[in-house]
Amino acid sequence: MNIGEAAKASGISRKMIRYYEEIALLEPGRTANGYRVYTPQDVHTLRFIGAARRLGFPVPDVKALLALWQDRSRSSADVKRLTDGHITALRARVAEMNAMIGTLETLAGACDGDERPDCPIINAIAAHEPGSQRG
Amino acid sequence: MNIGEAAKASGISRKMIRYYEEIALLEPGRTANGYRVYTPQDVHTLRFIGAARRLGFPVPDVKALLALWQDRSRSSADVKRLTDGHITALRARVAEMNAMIGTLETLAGACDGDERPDCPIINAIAAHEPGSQRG
DNA sequence: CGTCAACCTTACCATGATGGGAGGGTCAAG
DNA sequence: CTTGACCCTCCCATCATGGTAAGGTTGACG
Repeated sequence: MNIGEAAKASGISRKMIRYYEEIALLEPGRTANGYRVYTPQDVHTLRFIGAARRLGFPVPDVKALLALWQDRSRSSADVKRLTDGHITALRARVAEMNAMIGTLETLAGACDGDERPDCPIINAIAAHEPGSQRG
Repeated sequence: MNIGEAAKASGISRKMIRYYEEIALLEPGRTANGYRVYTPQDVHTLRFIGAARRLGFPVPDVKALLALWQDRSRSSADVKRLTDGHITALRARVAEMNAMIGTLETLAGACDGDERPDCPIINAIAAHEPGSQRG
């Protein structure tokens, strides 16, 4: 099938399918006129990529996952290690954002939100407090 | 003072100071030879920008915050509205990531992580389960 | 005054993942 | 032979940040 059909079948945009090829996540065949041709197995690979991306794996991780998926002699330990690393990274980002949310909520809670200029939010930022309030 | 000194005084890199100028967050003066010159007030602005960025405000929001900060007739309601919008965006991203983490933890918990190839994580991704129903 | 280091300038490239568009080739149907 | 829906490659933009290259300025030291 052509790229358009593969895009519909996999839920991955034509643009991204070409990008994944560029970074060697898959290598579709070509017809004589240069058109990419995709097998059902290619579509399966594309769907695998989509699923991994929806779980937040960065593309290099997806590449590793793909290699593991296609390696019948893989160790589940390798998959788990990759996953645990990703979970750790995700938790770190969530923690960062939760810290921001906490500070922001406190500040917003103290702000009257009326027509007057006095604002603890602006004041805190101007005092350079956020980000150094822990220390 | 020159850009290097302003960078040290504000904690913002030279690169980013030039970038913030490019997107019109501040406009330093110039000496006859073309060197940028920064006043203590400019450094204050730079520190304000850094503080807002550390709270996760995207640069366009920082620009708005800066305008509000410099507007003595501002309404604190405007500041609060901006902040609330940012909190909402942050919470949405955290919720997304927490959903990923939840799925990932369940999968990783079911994976033996040994030398055998059987792996619920790979299986789930290959089944296109995560993130959406099967298709 | 010459030289060298440490500044400064602009301009371009790269990131990660994605989308948009231009300009041009191909194919199937009418 | 035309039309429209495909396909191709290449370039540009995002967002915030860092890097590098090539060149100008300054200040200190000899």
